Amino acid sequence: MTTIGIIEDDAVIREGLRTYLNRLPDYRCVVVAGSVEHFLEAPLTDEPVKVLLLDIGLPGMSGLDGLKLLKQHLPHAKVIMSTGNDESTYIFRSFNAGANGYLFKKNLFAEVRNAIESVIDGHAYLSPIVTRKVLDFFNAPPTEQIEITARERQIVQCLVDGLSYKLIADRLDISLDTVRFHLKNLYKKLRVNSKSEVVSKALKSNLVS
Amino acid sequence: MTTIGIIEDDAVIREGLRTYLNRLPDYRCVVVAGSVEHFLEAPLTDEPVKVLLLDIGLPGMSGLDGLKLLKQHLPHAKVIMSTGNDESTYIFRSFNAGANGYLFKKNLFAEVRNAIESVIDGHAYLSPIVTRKVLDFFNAPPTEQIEITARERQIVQCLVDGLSYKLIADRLDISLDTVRFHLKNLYKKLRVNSKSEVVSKALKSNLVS
DNA sequence: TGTTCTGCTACCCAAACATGTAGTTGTGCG
DNA sequence: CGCACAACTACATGTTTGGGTAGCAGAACA
Repeated sequence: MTTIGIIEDDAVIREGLRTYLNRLPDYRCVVVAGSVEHFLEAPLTDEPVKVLLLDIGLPGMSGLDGLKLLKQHLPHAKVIMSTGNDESTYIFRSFNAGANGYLFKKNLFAEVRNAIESVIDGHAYLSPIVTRKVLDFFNAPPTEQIEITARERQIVQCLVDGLSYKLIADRLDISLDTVRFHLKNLYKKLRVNSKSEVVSKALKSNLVS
Repeated sequence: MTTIGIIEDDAVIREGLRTYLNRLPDYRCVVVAGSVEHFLEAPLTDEPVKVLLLDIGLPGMSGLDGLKLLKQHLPHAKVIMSTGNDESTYIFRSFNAGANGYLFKKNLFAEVRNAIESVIDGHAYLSPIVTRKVLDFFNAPPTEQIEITARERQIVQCLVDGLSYKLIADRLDISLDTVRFHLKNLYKKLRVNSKSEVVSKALKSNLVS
């Protein structure tokens, strides 16, 4: 028996999901709430929630903020986020907070069963649109082509690691002035004029990790 | 008609794929090669390849290196990478290079059709294990919780934007000393001691964008 | 009503940095 | 060979920064 929890403020969707899932064999919705707060107040059932469907746009505490809290109460539950919004920021923050899946409401009923089965199996489930976003995240930078030499890349990496000129000189076993020299060149190439800007630009452009 | 290209050095898998796909209605393998080099030498067909199945572990040029090259020759083709290896580094580098999907060989025949249909529809397709890796990537950093005030976040954003103390003071309309004051607090919270490290840490921790 | 916290201002000093100019190697290329 | 170029060294100057200490005002909270 797969026990489901639902937190969703839209009553139509909430009850629709409950009805739909309860009709499936081996599925039971054991806790259904309109907000994170209500969910946490709900009396504990004998059956712990195995899969939690969590809306992001909720009254009171957002699903995103609630996720970490809920994870503490239900450490073994898999959590599938749902939202009508496709803003990447929500997606990545959900992953960061430990979500196991991500669905869009427009595909909710079509995909929810697959999603539940995936996360129960220990996999993750992402709506195709989300997968697209994730790939875009990696692929995204229509990066202004910046050509830097291997040596310069080393220098940049040192900066990103937070080293001072002196420490860079030590690590790369070159003189302080040489470090300065490379930095000067980097500043020209990146069209910046401070260490911090190099770090910022390098990280944003995936020049280094 | 969905035209397929296959680059795969293992003859058994290669021919198995070709046979399997050619038997499906509306699918035709128009170019099949054992390496990137051979693929590029193959005579052009009337039908451009719409979907390319690209092995990563190839003799000669690796699929990873070949991907960018192939994208130039087949700018409109969708590329699905396949590998027996689940090293995350390959996965993310594939995405970076513009792959549209990622399959494991152990699931190749079970998933290849779904994968092709997904990428044709403009979606992405990831093997469940890959999705897991991707989520882990975001979730991984058991992120040391860093609490900074709204004001401090503004300061950090300014640093990331490459401003000097003086310019930060101007932008936020506070005194130079106040900027210094906030920076000192940030250094303590982030346990660093330079502007660059703040920028680096902030970007890596998604404190700001 | 007093404590605590955030945000703010101020001053000082040594270290680190930004920027210029000027020159020496060693490698690869036509 | 001679040139270009990456990598490197050196010196000089003024600016920015990191780190310390010290104090004030308003909001929040008990």
